[in-house]
Amino acid sequence: MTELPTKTEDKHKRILQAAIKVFAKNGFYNSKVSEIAQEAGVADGTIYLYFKNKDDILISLFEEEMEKIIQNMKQEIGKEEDLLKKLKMFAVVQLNSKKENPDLAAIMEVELRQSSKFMKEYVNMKFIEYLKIVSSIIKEGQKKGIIKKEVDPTIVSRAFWGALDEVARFWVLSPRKKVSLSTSAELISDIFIKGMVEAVNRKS
Amino acid sequence: MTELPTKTEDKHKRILQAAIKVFAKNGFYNSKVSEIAQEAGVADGTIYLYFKNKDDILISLFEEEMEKIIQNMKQEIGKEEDLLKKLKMFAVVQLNSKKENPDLAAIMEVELRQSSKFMKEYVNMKFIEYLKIVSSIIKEGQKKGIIKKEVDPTIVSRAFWGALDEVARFWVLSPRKKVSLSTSAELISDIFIKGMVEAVNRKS
Amino acid sequence: MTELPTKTEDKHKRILQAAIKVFAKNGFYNSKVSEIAQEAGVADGTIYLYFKNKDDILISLFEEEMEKIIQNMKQEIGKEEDLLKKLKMFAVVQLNSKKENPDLAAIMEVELRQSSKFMKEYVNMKFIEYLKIVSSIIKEGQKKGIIKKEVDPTIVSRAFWGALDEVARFWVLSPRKKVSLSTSAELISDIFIKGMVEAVNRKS
Amino acid sequence: MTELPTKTEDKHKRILQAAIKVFAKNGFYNSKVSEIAQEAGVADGTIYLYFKNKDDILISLFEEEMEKIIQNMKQEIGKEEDLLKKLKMFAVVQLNSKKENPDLAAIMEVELRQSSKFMKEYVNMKFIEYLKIVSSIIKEGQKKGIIKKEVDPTIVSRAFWGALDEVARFWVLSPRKKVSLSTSAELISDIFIKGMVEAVNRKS
DNA sequence: CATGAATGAGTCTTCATTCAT
DNA sequence: TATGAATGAAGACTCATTCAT
Repeated sequence: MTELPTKTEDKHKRILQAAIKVFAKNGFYNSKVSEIAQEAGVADGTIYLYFKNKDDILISLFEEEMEKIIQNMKQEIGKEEDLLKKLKMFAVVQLNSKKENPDLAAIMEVELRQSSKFMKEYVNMKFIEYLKIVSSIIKEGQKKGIIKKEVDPTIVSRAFWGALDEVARFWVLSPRKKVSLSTSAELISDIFIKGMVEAVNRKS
Repeated sequence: MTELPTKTEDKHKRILQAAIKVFAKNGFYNSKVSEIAQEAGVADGTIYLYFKNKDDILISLFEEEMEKIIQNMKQEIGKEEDLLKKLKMFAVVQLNSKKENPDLAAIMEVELRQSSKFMKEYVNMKFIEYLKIVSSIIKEGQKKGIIKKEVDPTIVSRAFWGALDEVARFWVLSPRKKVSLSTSAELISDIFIKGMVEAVNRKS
Repeated sequence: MTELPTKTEDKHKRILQAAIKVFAKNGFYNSKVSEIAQEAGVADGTIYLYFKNKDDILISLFEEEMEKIIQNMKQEIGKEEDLLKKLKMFAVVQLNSKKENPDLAAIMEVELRQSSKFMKEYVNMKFIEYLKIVSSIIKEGQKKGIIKKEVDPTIVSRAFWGALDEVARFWVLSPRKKVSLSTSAELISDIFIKGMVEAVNRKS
Repeated sequence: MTELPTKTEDKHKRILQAAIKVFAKNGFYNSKVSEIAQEAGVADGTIYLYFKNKDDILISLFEEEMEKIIQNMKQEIGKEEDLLKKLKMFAVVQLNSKKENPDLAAIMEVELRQSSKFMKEYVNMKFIEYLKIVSSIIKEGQKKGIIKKEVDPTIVSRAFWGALDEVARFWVLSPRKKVSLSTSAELISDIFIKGMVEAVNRKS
């Protein structure tokens, strides 16, 4: 049903996959284009048929992967009806994606925060779109009277993401994973949910 | 009583201050040693009388600044008796430090997450020490029955820090600061506190 | 009677014409084979079906164009009987060719003087043939007692050509052409003619 | 009396001298910066302490050498009183400079005609200054009634220079120098002088 | 201690050329 | 023949580090 990837698409993908691996291992600045080429099984020059330059590899990587992540998240969240469960689901999916694609996660972690000119613009756009998934849940919760009005959705969506990101980072770094990722996801989302809900609701 | 800084100490400091400025502006890998030297008003070679190499500048920067940050935080927190207020204070101090020393904060943000070999070891040690300030508050809270036992202090201290760090990052990036840092600090800490406290306590 | 150009001849020509345009614009070393291909409307690889390599394009260009130029010059000169008028005609034709085919002229100007190994040999042969048109006129003039015997035909043919070439170059570069090319041609040839004729002749 | 060159001046000169040698041998585009460095006895990187980039070496070379050539020519010409002898002297000096500094001459020959953006501007300025030496002699000759008014000084100065340049080029290329440079100089200048002088003067 | 000129290893990038289709 | 994707050698340039002064 799905078309077979053409040779060209294939090579594009292969280079990007190689880049993810290499960037994750060495960081962007310590990665050599030639290493990516080798990892991808192409000649150095071939890279430049698919990407403008080294920077462009990183940018493309974000463009394409962030889009996938956002779409995937929206789909997973969509399955839930309950707003609070949506938040919990968000936490679970985000943490799991780290487990399933740790190389990509490692890159995002660092490069998202790099202040390099070129990143700032594009990445932020996509990142903001991602965060909007959370903030719109919160806003809806506020409309429905479930979540306190004093909560600033923008701030809290940032905080929620930051908390999850850091917990995931810790999990990846920890040699022995004492606490499971899903337990952590539940813990964090419970705290945020409980912290945000209307006190009145809870009395009943 | 405190000795006046010798010329040497002075130059060491000047280089470090210059490095903070330069690293914050360009990121570590796009910063040139010669630019740090110029900013510090010393010759390129002089840098190497005080630091082993470029990496060492960054490491020293962490060593010295993290220590200050930790000591400062401990002192500020110490003024508070109430455990929950301690947490709030933690948030306030962390966010304020971003405002007061944005260059240093910008560096920490990124470099803390760089996977460079040399960082991992040292930085993590200091960072863990910093996080322990939070986790020990939580542990004490649990001992006193204020905070739920199900909460894993290690995980939550990470999450708390991650949330604050991200909110601070957002604040720095936002052109017009709609929400004040202290409001954000309160918002985040309230959520975490409310989210962690024993339900029983709240009924009364 | 003349055969229509086959597809092959056509493509060969198109590539050469494209090369003239591209070399003239960028100079040989700053021209890319791919740009010539594009200009010619063929694939990069096609170039190599007609030419051994990039150098060979330039060489072929000289071979073919120089031959045309020489034949054309001989024909034009042949119309004149008077030796001195032949010289004047040479000047006119040479300068006009610059006007009519400035791209080719621009290439000749520079590449004729490039010391690249491969050029030296072939180009010089053709170039010498071209100069012989002038030197044989001079020799004949000397035989007939019109031109001074002290004049070295080889040297003067060079000088004559060099003078014309530089004047043409100036004309091309000048934004507003104050002096017409034909006036210049006359001026230069007059000087050379007057400068070379036997003084005795002029007394009568 | 003359100050000893400082180390820095020395290295600057050495690189330029090396560049003249290397450019003359291979042409600009076939010359490697590393070859210049080696020839100059410095490290590759050192080149970039004295010149912005490879282009800048060529530009500097023109700037400095053209200036010397112009000054030298003016001085030599200045020794002569007679206008026509000045022209002859110009020819002699120009041709001799080719003999004395053939490498530099070879570079000028080609690069002066290269259309590279950067050259056009600067070089032309200096080159025009050089040609003005000739054209002002001609103008003065016209004022004094020695040289025909119909002669366009700008055009003829170009032609004169072009003639000399080509003769010199021929001389350098010729394996056995049948005709001496000074003879050629005299021949060319005689032709131009005779070709430009007022006919009336010659009758007496 | 301080300097800053010099070093040269290291890398991105280009582009002529090839070759499977 | 024609294509154009792929190759990989080559070279300009940078910059951390050294060391003679």
